[in-house]
Amino acid sequence: MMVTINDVAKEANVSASTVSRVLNNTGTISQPTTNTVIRAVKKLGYEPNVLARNFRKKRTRTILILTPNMTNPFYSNIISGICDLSRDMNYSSFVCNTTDETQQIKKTLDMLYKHKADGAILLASEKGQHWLSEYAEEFPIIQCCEYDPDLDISRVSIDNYHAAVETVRYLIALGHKKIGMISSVNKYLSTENRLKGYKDALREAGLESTDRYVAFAGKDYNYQSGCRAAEKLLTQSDRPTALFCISDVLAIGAVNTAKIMGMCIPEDISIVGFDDVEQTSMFTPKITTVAQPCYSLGQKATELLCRKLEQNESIPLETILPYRMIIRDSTGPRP
Amino acid sequence: MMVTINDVAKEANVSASTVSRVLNNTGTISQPTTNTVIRAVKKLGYEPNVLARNFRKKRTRTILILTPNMTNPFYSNIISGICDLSRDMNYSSFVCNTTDETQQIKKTLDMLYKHKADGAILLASEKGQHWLSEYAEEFPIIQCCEYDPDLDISRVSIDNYHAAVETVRYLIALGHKKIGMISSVNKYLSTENRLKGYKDALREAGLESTDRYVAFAGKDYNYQSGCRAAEKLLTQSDRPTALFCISDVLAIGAVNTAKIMGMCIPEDISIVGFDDVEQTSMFTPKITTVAQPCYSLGQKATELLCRKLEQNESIPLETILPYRMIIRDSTGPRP
DNA sequence: TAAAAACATGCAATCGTTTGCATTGTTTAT
DNA sequence: ATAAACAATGCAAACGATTGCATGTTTTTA
Repeated sequence: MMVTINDVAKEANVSASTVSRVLNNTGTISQPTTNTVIRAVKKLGYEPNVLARNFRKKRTRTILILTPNMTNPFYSNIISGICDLSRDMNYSSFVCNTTDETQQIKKTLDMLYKHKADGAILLASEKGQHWLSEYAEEFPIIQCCEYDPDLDISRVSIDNYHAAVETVRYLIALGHKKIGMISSVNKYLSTENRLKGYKDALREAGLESTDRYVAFAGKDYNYQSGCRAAEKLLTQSDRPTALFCISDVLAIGAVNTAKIMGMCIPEDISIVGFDDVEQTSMFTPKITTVAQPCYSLGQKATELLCRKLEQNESIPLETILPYRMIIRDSTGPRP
Repeated sequence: MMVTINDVAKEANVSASTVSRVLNNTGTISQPTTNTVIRAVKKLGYEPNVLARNFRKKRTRTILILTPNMTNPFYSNIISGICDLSRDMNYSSFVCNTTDETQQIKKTLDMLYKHKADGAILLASEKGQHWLSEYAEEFPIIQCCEYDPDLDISRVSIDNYHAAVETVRYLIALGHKKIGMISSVNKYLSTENRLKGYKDALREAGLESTDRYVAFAGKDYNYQSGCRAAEKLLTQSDRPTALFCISDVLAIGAVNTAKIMGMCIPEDISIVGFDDVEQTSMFTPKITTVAQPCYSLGQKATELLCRKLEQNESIPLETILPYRMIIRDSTGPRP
């Protein structure tokens, strides 16, 4: 029923080892023999048994994708990039929701030890997870988007600091002087860097940076907590005329809250998001935002991981992809 | 380095077969021996080598998930259900974007033949794909949400026909007489059934059902084509006062288009979506919609597939899960 | 032209589990 | 009391591919 390497060997009048060498391009096989083998393979429609091969080579050709929540469009776009490229590279990819819980993450990564996967891509490592190194020492791991800068684990990301600086400079150029920010209570490096960029850009322009203008949403950037944060900022008598939000969903929350409070956007207040998920352009007004190249980030991470897996090539510690400001309708000159 | 079954056997003073039998609950092993073996397993921290086991058993414990596009939140919610449950059942799941292209689907399903996966869940089989049966005869396959009723392949879905009927009845109860529909040009059964339900509900109420009130968006339900379809319907002099859209994204497009045309929702026009993706409640007005239990649909499909895989149990051809109408702010009495 | 190097191939072990068959006691049924 | 059935275990052969080592042949080198 199933054609094995021995059937091919018999058909081609050579040994199984020869067939194996032809198929794997290992060892030295003469051209005539190679041809004979290839002909036999074609004739019998032979496909190497992946299970046997994996077993022998102790490799699964599977990569793990750890995400807090694949339902979040930001992550699903990255995952899409990973899945598509890994498929092309003949790898399977296994998506795991971890809800950012250490227990879940460890349990998932333990699949590496159990020979269920060869490597992993982490979409959102929080800072301070020193124990990650233990896995990274034994297995190839890539951090995508979020990473701990203190760990010696490869990462691919954008320059969050400068993205924030550029965004705030843009708001300043529009004449805004009272610029607020909606951040989050999570432990992601991007969050930290965007906050730093925001403050530095203000300082650079000689503007005060006050805690009254910074609010923190929940760690999962959810819509409701964006609304609450916006409310907190906008109910102040001396309220900001512009808001920089660290995610689009938060920005949408802020826009809705501002609307409910009777403001017009962008006439009364400018609001900027981050990520450029699809919703931003389905929303009215269309949200000005900083686009992350999600799909490419996923692809790049995959490419690096595969290179590491295939040739144990040493890969760069840090890969930075370009972000892009997209100016839409939610920002305008200072009222 | 790696602890094998032989190490355990030695430690427990039994043969490898005995250890294997204890671990797999096969054959007849006495209680004392079982205990000794279990103790040895614990002591050595033995974990069976998945690769060897898969090889021997000719199984991968991997399931394929075929989706047109995992970036679509409707699908990503289903996939989430599949991934989570399959992980709990000790299966890996492999998500593949197929963009609904036959070539891609076949190529992906061929992984079954190549022993890269044991079974598959299809999230969106179009009607008329008879060749699916060839795969289904050899491997367990479940159709989730969309399915071809003529094929003898298990499916889990909601009752789209009655969901549509109920929705249109609701609009009629609000007093609407001119009710339009935004459908799509795809070949999904759900699309067909929702259209049928729409027409039947109108007829039942003695209302005319005219082609002028039905517009077709692109096959991927994308926002832009929703806008265009809405425009087509609403520029008629005798335009509908209510719109039933077969997806939330289309409904959002319709709402935006209506707004641009100067209408108020729901005062001037009522609009209903379908699926209940997260965006519906982030949008103003919040969209009235029919909720599909996406996560549960994914879980159910997984449960059935696993049952089939594990015990070759015969599973029901059809499983229907309940939908739920969610009335929000985009619908109101006839103007 | 002899020795060394390179090439081409086959043999057989190996990867770690599972499982059919054989073996040895121990019950049970007649 | 004896055959038949069963329980508990071990032996060794798979599963299908890869690979170190051995062997024979050709080519290169000095």
